[in-house]
Amino acid sequence: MSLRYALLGLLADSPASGYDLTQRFEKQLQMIWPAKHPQIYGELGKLADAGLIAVDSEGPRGRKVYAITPEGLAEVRRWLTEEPVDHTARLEALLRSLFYWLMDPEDLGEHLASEAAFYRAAAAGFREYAAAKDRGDYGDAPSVKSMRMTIEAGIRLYEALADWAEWAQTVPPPGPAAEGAASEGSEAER
Amino acid sequence: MSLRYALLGLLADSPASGYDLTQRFEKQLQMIWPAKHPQIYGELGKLADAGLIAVDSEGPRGRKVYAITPEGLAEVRRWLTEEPVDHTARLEALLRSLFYWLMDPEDLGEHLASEAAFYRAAAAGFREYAAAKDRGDYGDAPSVKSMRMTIEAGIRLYEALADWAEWAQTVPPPGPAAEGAASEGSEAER
DNA sequence: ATTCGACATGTAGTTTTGTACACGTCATAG
DNA sequence: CTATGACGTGTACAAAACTACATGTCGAAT
Repeated sequence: MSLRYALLGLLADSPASGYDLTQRFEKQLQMIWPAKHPQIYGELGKLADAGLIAVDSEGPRGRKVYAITPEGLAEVRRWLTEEPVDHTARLEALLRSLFYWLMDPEDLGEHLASEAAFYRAAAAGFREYAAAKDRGDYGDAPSVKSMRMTIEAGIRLYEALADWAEWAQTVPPPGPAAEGAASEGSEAER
Repeated sequence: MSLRYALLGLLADSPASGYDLTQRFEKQLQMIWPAKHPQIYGELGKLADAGLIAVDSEGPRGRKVYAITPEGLAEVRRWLTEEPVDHTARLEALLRSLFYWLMDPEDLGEHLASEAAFYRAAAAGFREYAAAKDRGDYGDAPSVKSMRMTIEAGIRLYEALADWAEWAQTVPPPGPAAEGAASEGSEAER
């Protein structure tokens, strides 16, 4: 359901085509809310049917630029203030960490190092983006300020994860060598 | 696809029924990988058909306790070492933050305060859990040590988010009152 | 005795998300 | 002039995930 509001929110800033929006999802949003073009085009159609957005102009290759309607703007605002935040996250990386005990300590060490590097690099990317915004490269429209906040969250989140992955590497592996598997002589070995 | 491995990983630790697993997802995993019972029962069926798990024993109310097979154990391990980590996250809270500029500054202040409180409380919950583990309340099996690492990630993640929400409250709202809406005189107002 | 709540598993139907396929346009570099 | 790559929109199909419904058992308290 959130894609609907994501689209509405983006269109509240400025009109855009399905293609434009797809680019934004790929380049800027994939870290917090991934979406592929078939879903985007589909949702734009529904939004238009519902009168929350409307075709603003048509361009060259069948390009259709959508603009938000007053009803659509009211609807995003309603969402922002009235709908409770869904706090469920889906983090495969953390799910995996539950099962680290099944890994060979050496493999785990490598894994954690590459995870740390990944998160650190992601944080650096966000940081750069933030610096550009702070330099004023993108102007100082309200929507730019909001994005700066989102980026700040990204920086903090990925730094936290990087710190965690580094900390995890310092946790000593099981002392008596890398023993077998699921709880010694378990049901799996029958 | 990850649910499959989540189940396999949990069963690698100890045999369990669909009901048991559902409880674990509700109580411990909903923050990092939510799953409801229909999905779990369905996946258990497929896993059993594939020979990765097997019914270990049957209990009172049609209860079926599954245990992982050697093939299943090999499969989780393969996943852990060979499959690349999917780093995409889906965080509605951050998606919303992109659109904060559409909110009334007062509503936003309230929102951020409640977000901060939520994250702080979540972090505290994880911290408590971690303390219990460190006290040895859950023994010191390898799987418990892994879970301790996951919890550590939870603590760091939610503290980071709480810090962010507090920081965001200090960012000054647009100076010249709370003006209109989408970029002055925008397309939406036509 | 009976009722209530936890235990326990499943199906049906829908929504959401993703992959693959399919088609056509415009600009530009060779 | 023609091939390539970015532009641009869409459909078909499959997989994943959620809601609601359906059914029945067992233990404990009233």
